[in-house]
Amino acid sequence: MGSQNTREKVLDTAERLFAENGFDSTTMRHLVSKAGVNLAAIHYHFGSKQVLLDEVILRRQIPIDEKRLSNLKELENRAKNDAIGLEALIEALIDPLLECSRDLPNGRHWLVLLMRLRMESRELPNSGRELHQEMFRRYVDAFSQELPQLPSEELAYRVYFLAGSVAHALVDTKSLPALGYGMAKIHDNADNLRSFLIRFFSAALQAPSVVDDTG
Amino acid sequence: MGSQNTREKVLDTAERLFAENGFDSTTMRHLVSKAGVNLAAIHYHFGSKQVLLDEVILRRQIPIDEKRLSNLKELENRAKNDAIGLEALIEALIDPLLECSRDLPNGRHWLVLLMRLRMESRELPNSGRELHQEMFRRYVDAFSQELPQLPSEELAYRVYFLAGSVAHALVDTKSLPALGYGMAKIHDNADNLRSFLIRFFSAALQAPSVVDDTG
DNA sequence: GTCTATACTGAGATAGAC
DNA sequence: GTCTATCTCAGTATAGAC
Repeated sequence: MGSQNTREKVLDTAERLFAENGFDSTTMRHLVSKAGVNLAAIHYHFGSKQVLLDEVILRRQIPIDEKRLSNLKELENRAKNDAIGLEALIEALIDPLLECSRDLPNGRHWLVLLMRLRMESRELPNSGRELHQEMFRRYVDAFSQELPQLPSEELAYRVYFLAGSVAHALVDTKSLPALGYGMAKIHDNADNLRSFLIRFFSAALQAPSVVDDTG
Repeated sequence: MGSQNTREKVLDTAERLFAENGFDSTTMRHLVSKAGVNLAAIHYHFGSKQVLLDEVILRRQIPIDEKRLSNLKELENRAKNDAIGLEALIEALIDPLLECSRDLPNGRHWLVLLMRLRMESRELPNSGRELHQEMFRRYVDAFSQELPQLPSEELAYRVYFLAGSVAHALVDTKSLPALGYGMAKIHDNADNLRSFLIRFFSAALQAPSVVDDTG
């Protein structure tokens, strides 16, 4: 009973500190002092700092990928044999990410941490990889129903690029003010940002292929 | 004469170490040992670790923004009163970034460092801000000649989003293999990637506005 | 099974001798 | 300067209390 509590406290605190100060710069001792738990309790629950990081990542990555999959299945069930529509597919893919970013403060910490790790080219935990690949493959298949003229390799790259760009923009906070341009109306309003992303990428996905005429 | 040499050695080494290990995790002592210079020499040339970071960033950011500006001016001179064209504008904006990323290993180190700092929401040096804003404003103006139907606030956000997404994709190396999809043909070939980005964002920029009907 | 107190080991900083 | 002894602090490990 105390176990669940300690585990969660450690995960929440690690999520925040890893995001704020980075993985390497966060010491286990600082972590336990903030979480109010014993140093050895972390080792008992997670075994190592690396495993703790993996669990912090997976705790939200798995539900996000599962939500993306269930969103897609719901669209497929509703559409029967009709087309799902590009915009609905984009929504299904990015909404879990947008919700995570709005889930303050912890969801946002997680996203910041994820993007920091990505820019550091760190390996993400293997345990989430199979689900992530499955999710991705299904979306590429669904998108290719809407855009049959695109080679699947290029379509896959477009879907990857879309998801990565959204995550990047959600975490990037300093570039916009530095540009000295009023853009808050779009970026800081969740509904506007969502609408923007859907329209922007709906148009982008329909761009003519580049692989066709080079391969 | 040794002065210039030491300065450049320190900047090159800092660029690499900051990118590989992060700014906080890179100790001045590690830096001087790798650069083969004296600890006091860094203090003499830069004054502080923070100023050193600023100079590492500015050393490439300023030439990149200047190149973007000169690219744009060349396009404007050639076009006279004709339209420049969306694709040409996108090329002018992103080519300096693509070239930087291909300038191995140091240009790539710089880009990795820049994106790490961005995900950490760190302030970038003020000295480059004016040029950066000027460059951005001119591009927004040029794009708005091609897309007069878009409100300038939203157009600005699209241009910001474009540049950020490109930089993100250039630095992100682990996500693609993790997806287990063959996408190397696009991502790993500089010409294909460039063509992809130009077409993808040319279509995206032409998407219908989202601000019009919400404001 | 959960958690605490404490110890171990190695990398890196520090500081004094020369 | 540079060498070397020492110190600090990191992640990790173990023994035993509840």
